Amino acid sequence: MAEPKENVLMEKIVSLCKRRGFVFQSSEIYGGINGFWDYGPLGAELKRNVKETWWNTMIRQREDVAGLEATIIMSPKIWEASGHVSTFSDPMIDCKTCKGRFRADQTDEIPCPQKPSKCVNECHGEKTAPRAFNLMFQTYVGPVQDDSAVAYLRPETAQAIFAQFKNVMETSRQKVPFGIAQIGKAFRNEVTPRNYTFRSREFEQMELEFFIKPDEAIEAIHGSVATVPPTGHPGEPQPNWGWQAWHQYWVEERVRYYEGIGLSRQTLGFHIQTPEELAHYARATVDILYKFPFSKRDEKGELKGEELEGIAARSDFDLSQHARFSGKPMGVFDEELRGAWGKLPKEKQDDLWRRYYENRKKYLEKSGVETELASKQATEDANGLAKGQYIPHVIEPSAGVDRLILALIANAYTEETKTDDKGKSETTVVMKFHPRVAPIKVAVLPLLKNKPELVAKAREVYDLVRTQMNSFYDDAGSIGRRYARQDEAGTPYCVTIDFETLGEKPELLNTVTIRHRDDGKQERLPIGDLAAWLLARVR
RNA sequence: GCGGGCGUAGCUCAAUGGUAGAGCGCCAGUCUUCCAAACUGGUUACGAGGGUUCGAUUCCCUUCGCCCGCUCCA
Repeated sequence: MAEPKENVLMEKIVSLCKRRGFVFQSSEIYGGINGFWDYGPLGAELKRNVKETWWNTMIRQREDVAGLEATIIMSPKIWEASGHVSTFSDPMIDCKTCKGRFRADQTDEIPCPQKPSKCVNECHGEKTAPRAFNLMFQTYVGPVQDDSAVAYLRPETAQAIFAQFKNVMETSRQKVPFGIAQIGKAFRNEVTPRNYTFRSREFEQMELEFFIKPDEAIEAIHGSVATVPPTGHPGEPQPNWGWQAWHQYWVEERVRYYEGIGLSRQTLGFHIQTPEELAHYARATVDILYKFPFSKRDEKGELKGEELEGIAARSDFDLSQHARFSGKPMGVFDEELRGAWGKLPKEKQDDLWRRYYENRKKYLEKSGVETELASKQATEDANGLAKGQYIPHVIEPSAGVDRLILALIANAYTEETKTDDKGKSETTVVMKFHPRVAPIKVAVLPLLKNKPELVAKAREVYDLVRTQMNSFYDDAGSIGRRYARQDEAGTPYCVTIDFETLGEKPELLNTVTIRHRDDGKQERLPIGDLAAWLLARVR
C-alpha cells in the first residue's frame, strides 16, 4: 500500500530536521523517550527568534502589557484553584473485550458499546481495575516523599499570571485594561504524544492574560459598550470596548503576528468553539490553526488544520477562583467607575447591579457554593461594583511555541527541481523562512578557498556582520554547494567575496554580491552598507 | 492504554543463520572566477536486553522508539 503523500512530506521534513540539526529525538542514544524532543543548533536559533518576536510584539512594543517569568513548580493549591487537580485525576476503567475506556464513576450510566441495553458495569466484558489518569507531572518538594510534599510541574503557564496579578499590577503601575505576558515551559503527561513535536509532554507556551473591565463597568462609565464589526481588526483600543471587542482585537492582532513571521492567512485556519466545546466559564474561544501535512480534511477535502493558539474570553473565572481559594482579594478599584456610578439614574444603577449580581451568582453556584451563601456573596460583589470595585475579566491568547516552530518549518519546506545542461535533474530543498525568524541571517563565503586574499577578505566581512546578527562562514566545496547548504538551513542571504571585491574592476572595489535564497538573484553592495542593508531585512 | 506496521551508517535504501554493501551527506586534500563539478583519501550502522543455536543483524520473547487506526486531549 502506497503511503499517503502527506506522510511522505512529513517524513521528508522530519528527515531534514535531523540531517540539518533542527530537531533531534531526546535521549536518542538510549533509545529515545516518548513525547520529548530537543532542538539542534538551527532549531535553537529558530526558537529563540520566534520567542523574541513574540516578546517584542506583545510586550516591548506595547505600553499596556508587562512581562513575567514565574517558576515551573508552584504551590499545589494553584492547581486546585484552577481546576487541574480534579479534572486531571479521573480514575478510568478499560474494557479488554470491547477496548473501550470509561470513567470509573460513570460505569453505571454509560451503555456498553457492544450491548447498549446494558451499562458498562453490567456487561460481560473483562475490565481492568480503575486507574488514575493524571495528566499533570507529579514531583516532591524537599527530600521527604510523602503526601504533604507533592507538587506538580505546571501544565500551563497562565496560572502564575493570575497568582501574581496583584504584584505585577502594582509594580508595573498598570491599570485595567492591561496585560501580563509570559513565555515558559509547561508539562502534560499526554496519553498519546503524536505528530512529531506537535503534541509533546514537555513544551513551551507564550501566553498573554489581558485584563479588562466587566461590561457592566464599561456601561456605567461610557453609557454603552462599543459595538464593532463582526469581522476584521477593530482598530486601536477604545475605552468603551467590552469583552467582545477586545476578544476580536486580540484574534486579529495575533493573526497579524503570524503573517509578520511568514504564515500567510491562507496557511491558517480558524475554529470558533461551539457552545458545547466551551468551558462553562468561557464566553468565546477562537482557535488559530495551521494546516499541517498531517492535518485532517473536512467534507470538502480541505485541510482543517491543527491548533497553534487559542484566544479565549474567560470572564472573571480565573481571578475569582484564586480569590476564593487563597482568601486574598483579586478585585481592583476603579476611580472612574466610582465617579460615574453616582451620576447614573437609579434605574440604570439597578439594572447594572442586577446583571453583575446574576453573573457573580451564576459563577459561585457553578463552583459549588451553596445557594444562600452564593446570593450573599454576589450581593457583596454587586455592592462593590457600585463603589468602583470589580474582578477584572480576561482575554487569553495562548500559543504553543513548539507547535509554531513546527508550523514555520513545514511552511518553509520547499522542494526545487533543477535540470542542468546535460539534462540531469536534481531536487534540492529550500527552507523559505521569513528573514525575521531564520536561524542564520547571512552566510559569508569566499568565492574560492585556495586564494588567501579572498579568504582573508571574507573573514573580515564575516567579523563585521557577526557582531550584528547570527552569521555563518563557509569555505568548503564549490560555491554552488555552499549556496545549497544554506538553502537547506534557510539562510535568506549569502554574501560572496570575489575578485571584484578585491578590485579586479576598480569601480567594484570593496563591494560584495548578495545572493537571495528564494530566487537565486544577486545584487552588488558596498561592504560599508552591508550591515545596515541586512539589519533592515532581518528585524 | 488497545490493535496493526516498522526499526541496518548523519540521510535514503540493499544483502545475509557464518558479524554487512551502495548512493548521497560529512571531514581532509588537489582543483575550481557564482548555484550540490571532478579526482584522491577518510568517516560512520544491524535500537536495547534475554533466549534458541557451534554460531543470530537474520528465528523466538521482552523492552524502548517511530508510523497508522482507536482512545484521550483540562
